[in-house]
Amino acid sequence: MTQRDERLVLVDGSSYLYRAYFALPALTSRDGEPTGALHGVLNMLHKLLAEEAGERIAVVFDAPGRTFRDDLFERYKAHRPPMPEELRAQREPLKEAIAALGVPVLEVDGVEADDVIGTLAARAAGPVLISTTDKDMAQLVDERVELLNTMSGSRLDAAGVREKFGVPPAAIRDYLALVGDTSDNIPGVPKVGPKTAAKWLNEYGSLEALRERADEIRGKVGESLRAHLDELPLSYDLATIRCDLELDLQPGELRRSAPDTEALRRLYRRYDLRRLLAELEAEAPAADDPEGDPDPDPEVAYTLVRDEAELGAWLEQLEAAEAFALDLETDSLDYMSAAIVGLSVAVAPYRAAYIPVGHTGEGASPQLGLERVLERLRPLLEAEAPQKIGQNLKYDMSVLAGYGVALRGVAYDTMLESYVLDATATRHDLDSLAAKYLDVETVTYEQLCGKGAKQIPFAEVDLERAGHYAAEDADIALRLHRHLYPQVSAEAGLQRVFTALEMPLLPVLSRVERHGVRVDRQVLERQSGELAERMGEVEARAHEAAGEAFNLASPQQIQAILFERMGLPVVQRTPKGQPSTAEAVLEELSAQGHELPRLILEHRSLAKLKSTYTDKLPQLIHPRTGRVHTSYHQAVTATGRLSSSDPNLQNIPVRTEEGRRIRKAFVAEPGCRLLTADYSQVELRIMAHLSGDSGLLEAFARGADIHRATAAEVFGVERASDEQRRAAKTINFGLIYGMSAWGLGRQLGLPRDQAQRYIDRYFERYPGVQAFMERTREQARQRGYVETVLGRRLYLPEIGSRNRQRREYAERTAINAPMQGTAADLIKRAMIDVDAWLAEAGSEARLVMQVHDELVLEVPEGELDAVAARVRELMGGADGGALRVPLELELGVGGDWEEAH
DNA sequence: TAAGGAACGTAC
DNA sequence: GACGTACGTTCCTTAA
Repeated sequence: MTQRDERLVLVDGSSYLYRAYFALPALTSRDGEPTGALHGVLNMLHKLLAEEAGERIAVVFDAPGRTFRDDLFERYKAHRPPMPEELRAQREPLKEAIAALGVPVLEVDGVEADDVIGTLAARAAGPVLISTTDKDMAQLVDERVELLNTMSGSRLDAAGVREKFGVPPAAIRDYLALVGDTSDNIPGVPKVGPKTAAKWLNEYGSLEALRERADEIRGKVGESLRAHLDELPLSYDLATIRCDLELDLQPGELRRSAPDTEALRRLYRRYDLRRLLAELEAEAPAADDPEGDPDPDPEVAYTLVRDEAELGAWLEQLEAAEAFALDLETDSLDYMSAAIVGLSVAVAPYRAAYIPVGHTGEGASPQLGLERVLERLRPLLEAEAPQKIGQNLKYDMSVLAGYGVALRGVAYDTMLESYVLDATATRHDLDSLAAKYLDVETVTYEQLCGKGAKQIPFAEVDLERAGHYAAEDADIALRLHRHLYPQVSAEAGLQRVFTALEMPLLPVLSRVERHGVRVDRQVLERQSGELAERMGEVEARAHEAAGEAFNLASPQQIQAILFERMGLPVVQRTPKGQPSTAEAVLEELSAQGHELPRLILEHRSLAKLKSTYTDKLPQLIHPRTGRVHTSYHQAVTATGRLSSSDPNLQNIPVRTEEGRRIRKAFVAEPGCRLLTADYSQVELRIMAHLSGDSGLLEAFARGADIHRATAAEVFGVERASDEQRRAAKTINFGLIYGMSAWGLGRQLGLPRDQAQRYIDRYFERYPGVQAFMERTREQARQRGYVETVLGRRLYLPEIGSRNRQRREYAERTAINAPMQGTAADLIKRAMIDVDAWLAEAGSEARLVMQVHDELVLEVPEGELDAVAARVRELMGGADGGALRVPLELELGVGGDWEEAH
């Protein structure tokens, strides 16, 4: 008997399931069932079976339901995060597949996988290999027991444990009790990481000894240790894996049997596990297979275009195509400064070409020149036909515009296809989409060029490799489009959002970004100077009040001074349990008569303005244009809004007087003025429309001051006071966000029951609104998504969660998203229409910013009246008559943004 | 020194 | 816990 035969292999199925779920992209089968974790764990298991396992093996899972650890947690009021729904769904199919592979699956009621494995390992007479991703298992290692992480390939014996953790296996429980483990909910001691824990254990010998001599440890870490001494036994208990369970196992339960290939085939098909299916067919071909094998990837044919003849041949193909995919390779991510290094195109799946034009590395010649290539391509690029397909084409369009090429026929952006299909997907980049939808592992930029200090410019990468990478991007974009667009066009609403809104908006955003907004450097520099001076004064006073110097920007130091040294009451805690020093807390303390919190608040607000705005914006003024060029991101938010970065122009201060001054630096060119146009109460209007509430609709129809009208209803008065109006405004906003009575009360400084009475009264007066909210929640539950008036969808997988917090969060999102999203759709429509009109009318005016419900234009003085009138019409009509409420606008004009409001 | 998370604060 | 959507800065810890 060889070692492999007698050795027992124990697989920690639960740890792999979790790890694979979080590590791998969210793959789904054709039917939309999540399969990422299935993929990952089965691949891992195949590898393990091929390389390590003999006859004796079992895969162990945590039992569903309560375990004795849950009882422990409960006693100490901790809670375990529930298993994500998408993960839970993959558990049973995974167990089925493992069983079909002939590998025993163990699950013991009331016990976690760790403990079953610990017990089996302790009982085994011979060598044991534990396959897990969980570092806690290191405590089980000895001369007989070894760990293997099959995913990373790392192997741990006793020496390895010592090397990795700095302590021997026997000390791992002590170590874990100190360091803690968020995934296992072991509290540990704050501020103590792996290094400190190992140092202590080596110095004092054991946790017990350390506890006794905790007084000797100096510094913050020592304080932290002493503060948490009482919790150490709990941490130790939680970290301890049981090795003495009474398990009632039959001998055969740890032995492999013959795989059930029919069952495997069925499972692999059902969950779209193509690679595994292909392997299975290769090993055990089906006798009769009606569906046939899935096609293996045909050989890709990527061409490197380096001479006129080849270029000519490709141009012919492009001209003949109805659509082709296009992708630029450049030397920068910044669209304003990027230089083109090469272009790739794809006309059919697996058929793509790369045209290098700016490569400098060895073997880069022969190579066509950029001028020449653009000259040949220009007619195609500037024509509406053929249609252009690509990933994030706004970038390519902006870069080409820098070369005087006006890209037209931008018809399909795969990033936007993905976004419209599921805005909540965290990533819409090409590599993620390729993995998720095509099951293709693409070459990443990082793999090609490295990262950090070792990164080399794309232009210097070996041309063959660069060419393959670049051509692949175009190829993948084309294939993705063919995969995604049918899904988009299958739903009328999604099709509308994509074709009528997102795609037409793309070139508009490119133009807005490239045009930029003029920012006056001197105004900001002057303000920075003033802010610095005031911060110095406040800082000095704060240090004096505190009796010591400290960093006013450090919440941790503030916390230590206010709550530990000065003993002020802790008003609120951060999610991590630290006493919060947030604004509301300091306001409260300040109201109790303490001076220091007020000074900290003042310093914070000054520091924020200086670092985020007056210092940062001047750095982003483009040297060539003297303007700031933001990036608007079209595939980021869950609701359909745009977002803005580098810089974010959508959070420039406006609420306070001193913050608002920053807007004075946003100016118009000489001879121009800034025109601002804001939708008035747009989300409330949309709520009126969606709910169809007659009272609310009527109030908007007669042009009432909506907050005052609400106040009159809620407070039952003829004419509401300003104070009542303010409260009503808070209620109105709260409704849009799904606020609770508790939240409203806090906001208004009222007791909860009082706030609840206001809400009750509101719903009494506007019953349609309450019905709408219930309807929306119900729809979300029934269909799993909510939608905007135009048909944009937002999926809410957690709407049926058993976890109340998650479920209620999903419910609030469900209520907010149709309103926020419809408003987003409206202003997108308006931007498209305004941009089109400006071009058509030959106006010199330009859109320069979008801030969710506001458009800012830079307008030649002579055109002001005409542009203002037309903008009002276009924005007011952006709903195309779909809303039963009027859309009202507030317009303003000024030399700078502050003045224009 | 880099990377990532926590806390905080700005906008709509 | 408790109000939706974003982005950016600073501090701080850990790892390299």
